[in-house]
Amino acid sequence: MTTPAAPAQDARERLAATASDLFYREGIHSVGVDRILSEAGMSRATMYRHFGGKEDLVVAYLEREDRGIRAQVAAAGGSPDPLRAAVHGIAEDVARRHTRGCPFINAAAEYPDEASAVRRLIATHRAWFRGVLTQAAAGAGASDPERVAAALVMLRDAALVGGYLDGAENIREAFLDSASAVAGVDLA
Amino acid sequence: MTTPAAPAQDARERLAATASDLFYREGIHSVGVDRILSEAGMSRATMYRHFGGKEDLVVAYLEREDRGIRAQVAAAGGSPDPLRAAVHGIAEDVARRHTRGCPFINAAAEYPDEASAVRRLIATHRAWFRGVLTQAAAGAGASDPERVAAALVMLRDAALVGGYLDGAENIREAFLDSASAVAGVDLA
DNA sequence: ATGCGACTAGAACGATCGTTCTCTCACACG
DNA sequence: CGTGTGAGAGAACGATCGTTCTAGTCGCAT
Repeated sequence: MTTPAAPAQDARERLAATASDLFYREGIHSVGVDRILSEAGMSRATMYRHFGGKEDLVVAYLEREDRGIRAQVAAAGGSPDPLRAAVHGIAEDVARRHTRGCPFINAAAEYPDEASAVRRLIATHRAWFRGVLTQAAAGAGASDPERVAAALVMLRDAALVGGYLDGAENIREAFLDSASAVAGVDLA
Repeated sequence: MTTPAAPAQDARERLAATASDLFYREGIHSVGVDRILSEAGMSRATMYRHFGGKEDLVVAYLEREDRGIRAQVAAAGGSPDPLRAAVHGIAEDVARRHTRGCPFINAAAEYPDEASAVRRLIATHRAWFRGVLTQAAAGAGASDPERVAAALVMLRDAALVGGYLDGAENIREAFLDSASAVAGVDLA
């Protein structure tokens, strides 16, 4: 049941999905290429035809995460109260999807060189996210949207880290409280 | 100049210091034993006489960080306004010492198994720190010290992560603002 | 003087790392 | 029908991983 009917694009997608899952759950340097290949049921040669090397798999992993979050943001974008939607979306994400922390923060812990492709991708992602929150805060009528956005970026980082290390159920209330405090409105 | 006059305790200390520096700056799995040994100017046999293996070096690294933070907290403990002292101590720490993020958060990113010695040490450290902040908040007359402490733990995580990824100078104000907001007093 | 403990230097272990290679086979397109 | 091209398994590359071991050296105590 290797589904030989899906020849080209499928292998790449399956590989990226498997690598992403392993990188997130176990860390990047801890996961070897052999592990990814056997888990994806794939041969070495096939992988090196689609990706230049492990580094490219790491980039693909973070790009997938980036796309996922952008899609999530876009889906919540039409909400009548975007700030509340964003905060609850983060809380939900911490509790259900990202229970092992933030993929970008975790990756940055393993990539000290800020000129590396990984770190540049992380910086881009964070800048984009900050911008989105700034717009959401402005749309909600905040007097200083940049300040509110900066605080919310901090709180999202904290919620993901805290959810991982202290348990999502112990973090949810503190996150919603703090977000409400810095936004000046009750977001719970 | 290998200072042959300091025979026993010195080697262990020097080894732990070198390993700690490397683990923090470059990550744990990225740093090999050979690297630590050559940087400490030490032989393999000597290391394995003092430590059971690399894992023990990692534990020693986090124990050193734990001791350092406890000392820092103890030094600020006599302050007339412990909450303010704690918050400014964190801001200073982010800007000067821990510019590569939180050693515990970074280590946790590389250690997914919560039953491991590393993760247990991290959990202990975090529980202790939360307790310290709870007492500080109670001493400052907070109506709900646990809630304030939970929020400040989150904000410290966020400040360390944000200081690393976004730059300490871009985080300081947001951190002090948010801490003031959740504490209900101006802490800047 | 002698032996012991702590250091250094370095070879060597098996394992795993990321990467490259050869060879075979199936399927599609001309 | 012949011929790519892409995917398959797997051997093998050199490098590095963490660890163990042997040999030799130095200082200091008995």
